[in-house]
Amino acid sequence: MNNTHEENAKVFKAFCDENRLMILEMLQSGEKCACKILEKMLIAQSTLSHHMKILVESGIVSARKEGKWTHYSLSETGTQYAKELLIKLIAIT
Amino acid sequence: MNNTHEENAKVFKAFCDENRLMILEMLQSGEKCACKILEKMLIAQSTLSHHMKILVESGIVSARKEGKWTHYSLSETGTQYAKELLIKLIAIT
DNA sequence: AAAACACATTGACATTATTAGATATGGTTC
DNA sequence: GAACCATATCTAATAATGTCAATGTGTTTT
Repeated sequence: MNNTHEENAKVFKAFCDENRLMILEMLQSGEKCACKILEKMLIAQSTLSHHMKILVESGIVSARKEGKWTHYSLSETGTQYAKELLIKLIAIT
Repeated sequence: MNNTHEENAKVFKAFCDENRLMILEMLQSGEKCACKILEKMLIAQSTLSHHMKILVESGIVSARKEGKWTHYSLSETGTQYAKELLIKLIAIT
């Protein structure tokens, strides 16, 4: 839990884009495949793929491949990590 | 608490930069004036001013002017807002 | 009131991020 | 195996952000 500010900033970058926030909201109701997410957004498929990569690499979202589909879901450990990181950063000592 | 994704993304942008994370950490131990913060960072004065503006506009930090000094501190309401926003975004429904 | 100080703003530039079209990959269906 | 489907990657354009030097503004000091 004691990483560099650069690494920590990366975690929050997952939350820095409005499209990614929309994606996160969709995932709150459970695992979704990329095509389902894409349906509800006004972005190109390649753009979605880019955002999913950022979300997965930040640890907030996890991906599960099944045949030709990729299913995405909120990562319990990733989201808790982000939450604790934020709480730590704003705690008054 | 129900704003647009664009506005919400703006809140998290406060946490997206490593220099801003350093500044937030410094403010955890209490109010600091800009000159004190600048002392401990390897950035130009104008760059600090830029980051402080982003932090204040995001609501996370509040500014208090006193003579020629500006004192910055973590905003209780702003930080709690960010925390609740993040918790809301990762809650599984 | 002149000089010094603390901070903000402006303008320019470099870096990074977002975006989409085109193409690649790997799985499925016929 | 040919055609199709879902997704990823590559490339290139555009937009956004971070940075600093120079300058502006308001305050304090001398």
